[in-house]
Amino acid sequence: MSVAEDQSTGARVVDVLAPVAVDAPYSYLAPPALALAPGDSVKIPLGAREAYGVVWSVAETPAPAHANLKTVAARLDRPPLPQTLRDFIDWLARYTLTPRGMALRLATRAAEEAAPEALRTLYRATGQAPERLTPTRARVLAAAEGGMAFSKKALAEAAGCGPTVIDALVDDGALVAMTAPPDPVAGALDPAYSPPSLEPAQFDAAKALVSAVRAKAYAPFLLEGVTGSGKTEVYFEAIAAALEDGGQALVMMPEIALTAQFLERFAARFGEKPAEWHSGVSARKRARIWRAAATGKLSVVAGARSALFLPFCNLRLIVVDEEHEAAYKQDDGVCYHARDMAVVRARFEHAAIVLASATPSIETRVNAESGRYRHLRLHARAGARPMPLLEPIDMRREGPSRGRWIAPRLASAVAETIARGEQTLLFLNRRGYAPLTLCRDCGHRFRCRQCDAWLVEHRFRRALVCHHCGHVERRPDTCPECHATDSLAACGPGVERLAEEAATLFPDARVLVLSSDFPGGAERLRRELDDIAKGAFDIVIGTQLVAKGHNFPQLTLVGVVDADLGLGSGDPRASERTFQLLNQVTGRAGRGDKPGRALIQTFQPEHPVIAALLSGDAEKFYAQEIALRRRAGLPPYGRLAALIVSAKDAATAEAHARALARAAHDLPPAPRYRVAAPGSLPEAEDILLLGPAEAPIALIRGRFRYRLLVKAPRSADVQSFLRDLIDAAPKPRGGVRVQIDVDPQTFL
DNA sequence: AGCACGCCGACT
DNA sequence: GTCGGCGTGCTC
Repeated sequence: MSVAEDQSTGARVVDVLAPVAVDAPYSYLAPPALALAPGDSVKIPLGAREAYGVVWSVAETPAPAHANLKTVAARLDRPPLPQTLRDFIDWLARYTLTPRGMALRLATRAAEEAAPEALRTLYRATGQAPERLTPTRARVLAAAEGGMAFSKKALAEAAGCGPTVIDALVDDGALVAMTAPPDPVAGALDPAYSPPSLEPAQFDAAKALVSAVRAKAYAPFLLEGVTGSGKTEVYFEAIAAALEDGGQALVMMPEIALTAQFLERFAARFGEKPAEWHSGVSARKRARIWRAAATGKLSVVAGARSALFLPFCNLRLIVVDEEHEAAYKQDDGVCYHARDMAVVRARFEHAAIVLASATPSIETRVNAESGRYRHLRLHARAGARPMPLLEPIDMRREGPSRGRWIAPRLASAVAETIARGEQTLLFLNRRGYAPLTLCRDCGHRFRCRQCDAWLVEHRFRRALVCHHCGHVERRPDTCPECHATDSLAACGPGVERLAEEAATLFPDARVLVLSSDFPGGAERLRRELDDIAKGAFDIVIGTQLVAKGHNFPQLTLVGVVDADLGLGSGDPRASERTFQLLNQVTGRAGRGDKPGRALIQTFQPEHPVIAALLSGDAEKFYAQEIALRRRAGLPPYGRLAALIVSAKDAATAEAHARALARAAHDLPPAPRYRVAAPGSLPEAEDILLLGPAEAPIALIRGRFRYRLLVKAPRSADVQSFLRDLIDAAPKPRGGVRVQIDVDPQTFL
């Protein structure tokens, strides 16, 4: 074929990535008139349907005429996906062993529905009198007085009439319709609206962040400050710096923490609220935010982890608030840790990133100590508010009588607190009435049929509930094994049972129980939290739900009912989680400049985690935990990942999990891999695959999932091992899915 | 035979 | 992710 023929068609080959489960962009022909560039959104034929897609690359040379390719159907009116975001998507897909299309989907879900923004029609008075002037028409014209333009809805509401009256007045020439740009999706933010007065420590930290934002380069920070030390004001200054430069900022928070309180504080500082991004925001609104982020009409987004995939065109700062929170981990669909991916995104964007926490994760602390992150610290509470006083209650020596869980010393502290008109929080991280029910006659223990965990009694609902998979059954009156009556005994406490005990001990106190299965949903929960803040309750009994978010000004006493809970779970992060949680909970005690008090019930006050907590010395905890991790080769000194095998029934999932474990055994070169004994996480230089037998099974979204833990000294080993393993194992059948849960922070 | 359902592989 | 193809098994 001749060059002339080539040029006569002029079509280019473009590679388009579709947001579906494929890894490679597909090649299409594109007519030159479309003038496609990388990042453009297009409609493409894909199989039998039309699909959304994003141009990943455009060939330099014209397409050969014989190219057997389909043609791009249309170019969509969307702002382009920035190069930095496309690079980030490629990187994330590779890191999480996810098809690239699925990674793209995270960034384009909102865009697929983002039709071009319709212009609004506004109505303005012409000054011309209508032919007929009825009282209703007069009210409309009075409302439109002064030449301002109003929407049809606003005018009709102001005049107390229907929209047809407006139309009639337009026909009569008294009103004129005009088009106007759509409402901005968020208000304009003013960095100088209300600058705070910072304490010296805050000022120094803010100064470091501000100069990093100004430098327009990748700059990661750990902002570590005890509860109440004013971290938020500090990172607000960094946001202000981004705004002054006309740049954008993203504030990420764990889903539950995205509260009205934060939005109001933000508005008090910058004059308007930021754009909100989380699962509760409507598709329409999300589409508008997506577009506004890409065109620069939006400067700050506060959102949950999925906000990380917005197409910011000038991102200068990312803040990850409460960076240690496990809610940043996404473990269905594409598995990723949003905190870590935020660091990667910041690197691609040449932006500053601030990881903020009172109790940072071990990984982040290690990165700060090694100099990868700059470590900014706020040691004291702002306004010289004192830290709470922590006291242990040794349950071996001064525990309560059998069948009770509140020790005498805690009980008298509660009584004193009530007498002073102040509030107590009793913290127990266990929902329901009792974690185990057994038959006193035959010893039968109620277990979940689906996953073997103990069934938790929920007395209020008269049910036995599996907290692993959600299975619910009625609590019977007789033993299903030996049919004895009145033989079933509840063992151990849950928050419901604690409430029962509190009601006995303090009959006049107003008691509220809060847990995630609280009846009435999120709306009622928010009301109850407000009521607590107003002092409507004397004793609040709660699970970890009460550890975060809300501020309770009357709260002066915290009782940790079982500090040991969770320390013996075998989870490699149990110590870290417990320390963070108890720190957070006890930190809630205190009012004004009066120190709060926290009583901690424990059977093992000498346990390193409990001892470190009691000493109030977080450094001690980090030092010992980091040393332990280093010795055991655990993250961040080694890599932990998990293969998640899921299916619609437990047996199928387990069968494939076992098949994978067998395949790991036979994998050449065999000596590199070892299937470890269940229930252990031994030290080793080799790659280990921990068999499925001990892995908890959970039912999530109707699918049973098994986890196989993989441990290796280096990140690359895990990735190559997993690739080999998936190739070597029999292909999953029967609706089995295999996903990889990649563990954090070994990528830098 | 005719259809509902579930599994599986292809999609440029 | 979404679709069509095809096998299984059930009903008119």
